[in-house]
Amino acid sequence: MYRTHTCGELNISNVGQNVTLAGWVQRARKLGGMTFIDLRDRYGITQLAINLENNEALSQTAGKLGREFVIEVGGEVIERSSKNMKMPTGEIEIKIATLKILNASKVPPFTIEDETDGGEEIRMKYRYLDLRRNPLQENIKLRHKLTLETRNFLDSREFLDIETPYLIKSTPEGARDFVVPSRMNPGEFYALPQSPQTFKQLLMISGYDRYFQIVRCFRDEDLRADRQPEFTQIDCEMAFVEREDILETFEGLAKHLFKKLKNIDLPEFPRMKYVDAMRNYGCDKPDTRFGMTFQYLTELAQGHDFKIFDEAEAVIGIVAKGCASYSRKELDQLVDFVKRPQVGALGLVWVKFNEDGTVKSSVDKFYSQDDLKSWGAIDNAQPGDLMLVMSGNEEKTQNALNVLRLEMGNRLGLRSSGFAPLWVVDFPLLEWDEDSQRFHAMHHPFTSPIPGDLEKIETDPKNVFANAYDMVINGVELGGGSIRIHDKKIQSQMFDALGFTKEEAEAQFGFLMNAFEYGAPPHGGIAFGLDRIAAVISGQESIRDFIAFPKNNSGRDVMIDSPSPIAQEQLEELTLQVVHPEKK
RNA sequence: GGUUUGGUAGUUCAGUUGGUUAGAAUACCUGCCUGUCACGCAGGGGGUCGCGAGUUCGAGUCUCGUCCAGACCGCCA
Repeated sequence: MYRTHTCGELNISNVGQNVTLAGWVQRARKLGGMTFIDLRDRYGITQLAINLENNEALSQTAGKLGREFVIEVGGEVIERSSKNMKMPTGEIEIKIATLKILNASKVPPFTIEDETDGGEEIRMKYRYLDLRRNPLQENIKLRHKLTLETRNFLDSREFLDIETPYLIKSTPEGARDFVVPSRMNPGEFYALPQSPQTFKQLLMISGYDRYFQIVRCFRDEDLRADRQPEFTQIDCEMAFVEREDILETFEGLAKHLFKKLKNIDLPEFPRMKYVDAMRNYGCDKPDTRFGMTFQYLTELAQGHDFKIFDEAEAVIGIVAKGCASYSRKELDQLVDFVKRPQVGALGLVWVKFNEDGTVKSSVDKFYSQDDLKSWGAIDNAQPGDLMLVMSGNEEKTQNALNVLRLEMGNRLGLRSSGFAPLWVVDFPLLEWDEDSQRFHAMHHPFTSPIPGDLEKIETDPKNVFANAYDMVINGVELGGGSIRIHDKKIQSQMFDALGFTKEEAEAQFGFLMNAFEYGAPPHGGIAFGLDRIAAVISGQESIRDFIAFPKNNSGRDVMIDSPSPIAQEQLEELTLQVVHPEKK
């Protein structure tokens, strides 16, 4: 037996016991005749005290110890003469009688401490060392609790955990597929699932009326801080339900998770229509922890010979509380911020509502004090506030102003704490894609229109709304879903609208359409990004810190160095030829 | 595919107008130290300045190319 206790559990009540501990050397403080060692495992840190006097062997072994050595020690738990109340085990230490080095360690490339000295790159390369650090261990533990409590909650609601295949069929809809060649079927390929969408619908048809799966999904698209090529979904589907049933159930799941993991009682989730989200926040996943909603100034601003506004489709402003004190330099910074190619705005008009009641703006030439005050009045701007106004094409202006609103939220510290959940509902069913000159399903092609909108699918497709919903917390889309189509005729109509020929629809989704003919119940579902829930619940931005072995920005695992070329024999076996081999 | 920031000691970074032997902190090594807990003190070792070309009497510094990494846009039903 390597240990009788862990490094986190001993305290003053254990004084006098003889114990054996094992773990990693966090730090050795050698004081001459005395050596202190912080011994670490995932449960905590316990101090070891070694008296080097009159014990040649112990003294020799202790001298060899370096950071991250794995050791086994035996000795008595004693009360410290000088206690450290900053640590849970700080009242005791182990008076070492035996010390065994189980394995030595090279000096790690960065310090294994909460505040490590290592940068991203080196820590990714030595991920197994980074994972020893407490902040990462806390994240991994939180993720464990998250999946455990998800299972508990869904199990209590009669959901069945059912696995679906990873080797499935590629379809042109949606994200790019990861593709797997089939040796036994030369020239043919599986695709890894972007989600188990069609399988869970088939399970509904099979009568498993409440399904869930905590499942890996794959999308071959570029990465972001909150996007990995393989990520984990909490994938759910229910039969004999309407939208309300699903929202109620999964609002319950979210509340359950926040309560169990953070002891936070989330409020009732407000519902916001997609069109209102776009109109008021310029975004379909608004961070509603703060206001600063869009104010439409188009009518007020036009007709004053200011050409830019006069020619604009929309003139929209936001009011930043207490920012009238911004210097010229700070305002110029904001102008530069929105002019960056990523935002793409042509300019930014500012209006300062000064403390003395006067108004100063970048468009004073065109507008009187009263004009400008009437702008601010729409959002009850007070002396001391700053209004930021952008104009142009309505959609583009909304997008740009959304970025600016979030930036101002950051600057004013309005986005650093708290949780503001909501449901965004009634998304458009279809969106026009300029590149391919056809409609795309905004959610996916199995989403049903809201009742009554079906008729418009041929006459007015842009104004058909979907029976779809997203759960948004703090401006992060944590999950989304819809009531599905369960009628073959409607599904065919949908594929028509998306520009599929009958043959294409049959080839790609014939199995689902056929299944619809054998008693498909009404059904709907939702899928959550588990990695994102973990990040949001911890108040962090990047999901990488909640995945044990994530990929970097270019989809590489720098630790195992993948992807990598494969042997010529493997290629031949798969009847594959690499046309443009990498330089490596 | 694009925009942008960066790459200098094991690590995190500084490095002025192009100019002597490229620095700091930390980590590491050695010695001293019996109550430390970011121990302390003294000393020491450690550099292909990402790579390649160019400009120059002279390049960490300027130019071009290239590789790598981060953030973002496109993309992500």
